[in-house]
Amino acid sequence: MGLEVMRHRDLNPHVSVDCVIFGFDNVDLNVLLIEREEGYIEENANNNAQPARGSLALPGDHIREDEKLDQAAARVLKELTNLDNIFLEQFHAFGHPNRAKNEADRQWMKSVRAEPDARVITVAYFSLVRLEMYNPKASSFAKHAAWFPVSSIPELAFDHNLIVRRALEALRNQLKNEPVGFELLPPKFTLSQLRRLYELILGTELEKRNFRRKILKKNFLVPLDEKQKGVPHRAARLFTFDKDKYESFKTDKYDFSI
Amino acid sequence: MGLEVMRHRDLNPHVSVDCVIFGFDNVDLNVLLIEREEGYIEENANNNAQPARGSLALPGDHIREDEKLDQAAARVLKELTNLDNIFLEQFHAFGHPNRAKNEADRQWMKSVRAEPDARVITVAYFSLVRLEMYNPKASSFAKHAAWFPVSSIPELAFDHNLIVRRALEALRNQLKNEPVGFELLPPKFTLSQLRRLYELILGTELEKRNFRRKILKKNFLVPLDEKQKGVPHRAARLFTFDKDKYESFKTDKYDFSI
DNA sequence: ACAAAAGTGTTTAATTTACACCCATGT
DNA sequence: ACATGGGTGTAAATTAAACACTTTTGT
Repeated sequence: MGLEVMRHRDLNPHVSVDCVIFGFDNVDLNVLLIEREEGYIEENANNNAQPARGSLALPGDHIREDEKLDQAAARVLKELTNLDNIFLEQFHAFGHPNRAKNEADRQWMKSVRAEPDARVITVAYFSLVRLEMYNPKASSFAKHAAWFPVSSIPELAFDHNLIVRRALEALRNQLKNEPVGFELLPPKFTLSQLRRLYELILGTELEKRNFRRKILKKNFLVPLDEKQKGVPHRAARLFTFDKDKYESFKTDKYDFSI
Repeated sequence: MGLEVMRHRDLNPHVSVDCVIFGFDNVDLNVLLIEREEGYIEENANNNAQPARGSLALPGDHIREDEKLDQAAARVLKELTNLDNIFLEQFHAFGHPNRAKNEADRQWMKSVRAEPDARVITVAYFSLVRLEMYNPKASSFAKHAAWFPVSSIPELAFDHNLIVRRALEALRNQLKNEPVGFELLPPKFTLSQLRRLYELILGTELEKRNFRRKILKKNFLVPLDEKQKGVPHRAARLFTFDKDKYESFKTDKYDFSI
């Protein structure tokens, strides 16, 4: 029994999970994409290795026959980033009969799937990670992964461009209802970093003073006696996120506004 | 080729859709449940025929190989209620490996499924209908369907009790973000009916005057020169819902609150 | 007449918005 | 010295919350 077959043995060929993993680098909101196995590497003008166009996809895989959907997503996330999941939310199932639309997709499925012609429904999750904690170039797993700014995502396999768009909408929706996204920031962060992140996710500008007042009133950010270092301007105070206070904030606030 | 086989021919045995159909009768929020095929009818103390305990389930079925998930849900809704879908929203996929947990579930699957042992992932939708428009007793299709108040749902097949709970949460969430649920009311309705509906979905009481002011300010309810009739108290003015104004309200309000 | 829900305004508190200048730091 | 982002307060407008009595209708 070859490796391929072993790999397939307990996978359900009809259902997969895909993860839209967001990362924040203080400038852009990024999505983690992987290069499909038979893909090749092109070098661009800056001499950075870049996965070739069309061979990029979201990290995802078929579920195992004996695992729950959430477990499958967590497993994939772990396999691809080696991080335990910080935040992982199912947001939509995608099942267009022709998700594997083009020849490249079908070829790829033939090479790696037990039942390449099976229709696949995928259950999509999004996840937030600290970009600094997952450097694809340095990591031994997933050498063929890279961060891409959400504002310039290349053409992806299957319906993954759609999935990314919907993930962003889901994240935005989440943020409209409850403050979220601390998983995207380092343990100690400035309010400007947080504000920039919010602006990116929401796609709007937020007024500095009002943002500060409103977010601090919620009482789950604790100011540290510590400041930024090495910045060419007045150093900002660092804050940290108090998960317990956050939870009690969330249960308090309900808040069924009509 | 027998009927059974024909029925199964183009169904995907691995993926189903389930619909949580909410209906409002001015008193309770109800869910439409169907009796599974081999089920029997018990008469209760009031002499009303009631589907027998344990044989009840959400309306749902496997998807066809050539249809999208949303189409499948719409088709099932149409097949079971004969109504074109008024509002239909995917809210979650359920895929616990042991969804068909007990003997009754497995027996039933053996009797009606092409691959009774296949693991099934179900994609759940919720839908709002006017209860008055769908009287299961009078209808020729789905004779074995009945409305059950969400506050007293009996034990259902598979994980359908869980699915109903999650559907209610999804509906509640939706209502927190945007006024919704007009599909549950008759074309002409009073503000008290609307308020009662909101209270049911949200699980809170809403103050009469404030509710009225707030909902009317949104400008998508139009007052009619018409009143209730035959009520043993002052007749309430009837309102109707203006879909166009509602849409412009929705696009206006964005409203990315931090 | 009475029971039952409809309808109506005001006051107070809380929240939101808009807005401009000085401060600390690295180069 | 200068460029850069950090940090701060207030006034005005809007929105939310609490609250009680009169009206209409059927019985």
